[in-house]
Amino acid sequence: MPQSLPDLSIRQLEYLVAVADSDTFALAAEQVGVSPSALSQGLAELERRVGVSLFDREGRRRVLRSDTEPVLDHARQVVALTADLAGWARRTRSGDHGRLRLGMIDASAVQHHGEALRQFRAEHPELRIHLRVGPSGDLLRALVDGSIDVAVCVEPAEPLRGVTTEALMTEDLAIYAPDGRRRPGPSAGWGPWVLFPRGAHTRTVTETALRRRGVPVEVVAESHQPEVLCEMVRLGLGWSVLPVAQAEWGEQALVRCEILARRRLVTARRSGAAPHPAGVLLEQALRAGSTAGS
Amino acid sequence: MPQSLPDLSIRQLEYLVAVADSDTFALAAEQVGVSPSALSQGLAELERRVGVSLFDREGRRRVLRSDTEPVLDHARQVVALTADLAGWARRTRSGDHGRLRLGMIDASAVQHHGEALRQFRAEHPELRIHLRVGPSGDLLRALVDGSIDVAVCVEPAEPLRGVTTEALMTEDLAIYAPDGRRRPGPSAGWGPWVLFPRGAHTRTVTETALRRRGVPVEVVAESHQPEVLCEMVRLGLGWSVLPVAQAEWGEQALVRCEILARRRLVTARRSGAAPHPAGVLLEQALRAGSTAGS
DNA sequence: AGAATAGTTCAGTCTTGCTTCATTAATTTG
DNA sequence: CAAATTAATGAAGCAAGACTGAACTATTCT
Repeated sequence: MPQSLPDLSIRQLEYLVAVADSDTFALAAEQVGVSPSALSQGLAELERRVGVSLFDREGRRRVLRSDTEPVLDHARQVVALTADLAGWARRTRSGDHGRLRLGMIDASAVQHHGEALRQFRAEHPELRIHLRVGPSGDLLRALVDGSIDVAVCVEPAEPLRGVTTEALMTEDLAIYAPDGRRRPGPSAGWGPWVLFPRGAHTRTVTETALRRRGVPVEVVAESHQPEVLCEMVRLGLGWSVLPVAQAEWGEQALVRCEILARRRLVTARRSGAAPHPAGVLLEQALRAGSTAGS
Repeated sequence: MPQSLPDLSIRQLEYLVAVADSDTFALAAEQVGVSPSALSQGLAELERRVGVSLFDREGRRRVLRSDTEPVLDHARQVVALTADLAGWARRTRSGDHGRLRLGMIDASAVQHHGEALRQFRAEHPELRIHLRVGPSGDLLRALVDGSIDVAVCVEPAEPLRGVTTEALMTEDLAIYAPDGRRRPGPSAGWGPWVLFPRGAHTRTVTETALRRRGVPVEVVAESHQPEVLCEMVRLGLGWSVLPVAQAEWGEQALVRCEILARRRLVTARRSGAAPHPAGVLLEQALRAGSTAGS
C-alpha cells in the first residue's frame, strides 16, 4: 500500500473534468471561474502530484492523453460524490432532512406550540420528526441519555449537568377553586389540593409559591395530566394550581381565582452536542409562534 | 446543482477516516503523521467547508456524531478511490503496465539490443509490448502518425519536424569486398556496389562517405535486408558497405576491408507527446545494455 | 509577414496548512 | 481537595500553494 496518498484537491479534479468537457483551456477556466493561468498551473500541479503526465501537445493546444481515462474517471467520480455530499450537507443544514427526536411537555405540544409544530412539519416534509410528550423530568432524562435531540420543558430549579437550556416563554399558573369562585378569599381557607405529582417541576414551583403565602399544602390527589386535575376540580375534589393555558382551554374551561406564580418553559439540548440543524430551526419556529408569554 | 463544490482535500478526508478509526485525536494524528494540533485544525476546516458539524463533545474528548455517516462514507470512498488511483499511477510510472508500441530497425532489434529487450520484457510481464521492425524511414513515419510510441532508428540527416531524437549509440560501417580481401586497394578499383535502397538513411550516409573519397557509386543491387546484401557480397555480385555488427554476425561473417563511416542510432519520440513512462524506462535499459558504441 | 489565438511563465500577493508553544478543560492521583 | 495528567484547541511564525495580471512563446489564420 502506498503509505501516503497524493493530496489531490477537489478543485484540481474539477479543473480536469472541465478541461475534458471543454474544447480549450480558456473555456474550461471560465467554466470553473478562474483565470487560464490558474487552470494551467493547477493542472500542472495535479500532474505533478499524480506523477503521471496527462496531456499531449497538439499544435498549440493540449489534449488529454488517451491513456489517462483512469485519472479522468477518478476525477468525475470524486467530483460527483462531492456534489452529492454537498447536497446532503445543504439539506441537513436547512433541516429539510434526517431525523429530529423531539420531546415536549403537553402544554407546549398542545396549547402553546401545536400550531407552530404542525406548520414546521408541513414545511419540512422530508424531516422525520419523532415527538415524545411527557413530564419535564422524563424529557430531561431522555435528553441526557441521548434518546431525544431537543426538548421543550419547564425550567429546572437548578441547572442540570450536561444540559443547556434557553428561555422560551413564561406562563402563568393560576389557582382554581372547586366552586368556581373568582375571589379566593383568605388563604387559610384554601385547599385541599389536587396537584401535579411530587417531583414534577411545576409541582415544585406551585408548592414553593403556596408555602410562601403561608398556605398549608394538603394534597388529596395527583396526576401528570392537567385534564384529570381539571376534572377533579370540577368534581369538587379540591383546589388546584394549573397553567392557565391548560385550565382554560376548550369547552369546559375552569374559572380562575388568582394568578399564583409563573413557570418558565425552556428549550433544552445536550451541552456537548453540536446543535441539531433542524432542532435549531424548530426552536426559532417555536419562539416565533409562541402564543403566550411575557 | 450547487454551483461551487466545497474544496475538500484528500488530506482532510484522511483525517476524518483516521479519527473514525482511532480512539483519540492524538492517535489519529500519529497515524496520519501530523501533530494533534494540525489534525484538530484540519478537521475544523473540513467541518467549516462541509458546513455541518461532525462531532459531539463527550467529556474532554470529541466523538463523531452518529448522523454523519454520509460524510464518513464519502471520506472512506474517496480515500479508497485515491489509493486505487495512486496504485495505478505507480504502476504506470514504473512501466509495469499498459501498452508500449515500439519500433526498431533490425540491427537494433537483433544485434544491439536483442538481449536488453528480452530482459526488459521479462522484468515487465504486465506490459504489452508491440514491436515493429522496419527501416528507419518507415518507423519515423509510424511515429509521427501516432502508430508507435517510441522508435530506435538511424539518425535522420536533418531534424524531422514533430520528432525529437536522442543519441543512443554510434556504430561503424565497413566496406566489404566480394573476394574477402583485407586491404581495399586504391579506391578507384572499388565497386560496383550492393547497398541499402535509395532513401534509406544508411544509404545516404554510405553514398556521402564514398563520394567524399572520390569513389564512383555504381549500384547493381539493393535491399533493406543486410543478410541479403551479405549473401550478394559472398556470391561476388559486388562490394557493400554494412554495419559491422550485422556483416560480421553469426556463422558466415564477412571479413571487413576498412571502416568507411559511422552511423548514429537514436531513440525517437513525438515532440508533443508526454514521454511514455515505459518508453523512458526502455530507453534507459537500451542505453545501459548497448553492446557496441563509442 | 502580421495579427490573432492557445497556452505558459513570471512576479507579486494572499491564503492555507503545519509546527511549536501555550492554554483551557476534564479526569485522575496523591 | 489540590496537583498532575491528558485531550483538545488557540496563537504566532513560517513555508508552500493558489490566484491574478502581464509578458512571453508557439501556432494558426489572413
